[in-house]
Amino acid sequence: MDCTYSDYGHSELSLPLTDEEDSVSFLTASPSSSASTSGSGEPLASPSPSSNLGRSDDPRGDKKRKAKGRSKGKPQGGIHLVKRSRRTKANDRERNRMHNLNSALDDLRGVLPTFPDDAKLTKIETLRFAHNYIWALSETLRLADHCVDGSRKQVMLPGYLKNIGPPSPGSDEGSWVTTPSPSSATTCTSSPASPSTSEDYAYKRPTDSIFSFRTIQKDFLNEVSCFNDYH
DNA sequence: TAGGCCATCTGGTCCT
DNA sequence: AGGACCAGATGGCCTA
Repeated sequence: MDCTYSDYGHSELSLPLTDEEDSVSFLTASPSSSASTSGSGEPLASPSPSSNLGRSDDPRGDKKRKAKGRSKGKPQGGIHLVKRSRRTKANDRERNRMHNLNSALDDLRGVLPTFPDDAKLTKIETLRFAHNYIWALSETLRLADHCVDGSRKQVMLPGYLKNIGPPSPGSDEGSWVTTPSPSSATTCTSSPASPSTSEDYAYKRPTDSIFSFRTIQKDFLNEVSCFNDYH
């Protein structure tokens, strides 16, 4: 609209800061980030109470974030305090919304089987991994269904499916790369994120592990087999 | 240093 | 009218 704030990342900041802007969090920075500003010397305000910058749970280290708004190049002018206040509140809501989204992503990371020393999954990795993981579990159940005499009520779920958690390091020798063909998956093939080639089944960290659910599937089938032998 | 990932700001759009 | 959602823009941090 007509109220565009200058690009905080540039020195062309011409908008006089109001008291509100001085104290409210549309500019944010951690206390130690002042030495790493862009050099524009723009004023930095403290994060709002809802802000979560410099979180200690950031595995990439205590990244010092300094929020930088964008400019659409619209003409700058005086900003009405009402609009300024509205914008600030909207920013807080948006920040909170994104924090909730990230929290949900963290919850999702928590139920995905990864090695403890693995680097934290990125957002896109988390989503793709979860997608593949669900597919693998579904496939495991489907195969188990075929192996148990059609009698599902007798199937005893193994512990790793009752309580999903990271497998012990070194216990997994398989690879998603060799998982069954996509044609056996009935629900994931239409999604853009669905694996479309055998290689897409692999969850690969850039530098380290490939985690496989083949072992889980194999163990599961072994248990089913033992169960049938026993009875 | 380039590229990836991320947090934040921002304006537009849709919904209640 | 105000909030939720979205996508674009921007710049910081980190790694190869």
